[in-house]
Amino acid sequence: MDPDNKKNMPDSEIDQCDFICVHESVVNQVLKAMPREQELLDLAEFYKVFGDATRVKILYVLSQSEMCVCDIANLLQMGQSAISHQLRVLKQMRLVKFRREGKTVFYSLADGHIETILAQGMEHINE
Amino acid sequence: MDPDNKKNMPDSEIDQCDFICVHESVVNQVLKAMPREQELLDLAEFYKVFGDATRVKILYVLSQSEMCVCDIANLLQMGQSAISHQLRVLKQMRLVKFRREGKTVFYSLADGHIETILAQGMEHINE
DNA sequence: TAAACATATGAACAGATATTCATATAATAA
DNA sequence: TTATTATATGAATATCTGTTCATATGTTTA
Repeated sequence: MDPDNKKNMPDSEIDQCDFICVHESVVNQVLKAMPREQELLDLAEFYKVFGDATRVKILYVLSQSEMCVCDIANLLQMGQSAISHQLRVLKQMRLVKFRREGKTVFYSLADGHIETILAQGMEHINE
Repeated sequence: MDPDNKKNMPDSEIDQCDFICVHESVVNQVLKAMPREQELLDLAEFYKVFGDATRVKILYVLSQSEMCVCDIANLLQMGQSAISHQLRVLKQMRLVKFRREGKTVFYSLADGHIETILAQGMEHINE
């Protein structure tokens, strides 16, 4: 039976590409080894946080020292509100933690792992 | 002289947060250690590519086997055009390479480094 | 040559996202 | 208490981004 002949295939297997060019054995093998859908969605969400210049800069400055919102805003020359919104994103993804001291809130990296990830990315773009 | 008194500061140092809460010594120190602006922009662009579920899935399937566009489309149950567009993004960021064999174009990961990055991300979201 | 096929690509559209503005909340000082 | 200050947040807006659709390109086969 010719796997490249769609006339012989049940409707359920007809799809986007009309299955004409599909290399079945490879596809089936890879399908089995794929992580769960949710895991892949989470992974993309995770990297999406790093995929913004403002957030990357925040992570970088926090990798050097804990810092309050206003310090970060001044360092990056951006509005306090913008920074605060982004810190919320970073907080939700558990990339930063914070402590309150009077009126001031000090943010810092949640763990050292994050610097490793930044370094790994830097390594790749400088190759 | 009180660094927190903006009345004594030149206009050039007045900014978003009115410099009232800035911890100068920390800020200045961090400023020196910051990577160049362009490097940070590039880093964000790099991670942005990983920050999309479709692209992450493509990278994952390619980590298992080289594959043609149509195979990928079928595996992910998406249109050929969508996959082709995303492969272009991955190609531009040098995350995938390709070879032509007749009408078919086979894509594969540009280097092993990419699997490391995916694994690192997976590690972090499963902690 | 013409037909079939795999892939690429431009345009359009819908949905997501980052910043700004105005304002709310929380803590301190007067 | 009121005023001041640091931060947080909802709404609005402008921009960006991913998919679809239609079609173009490049290759093979008849």
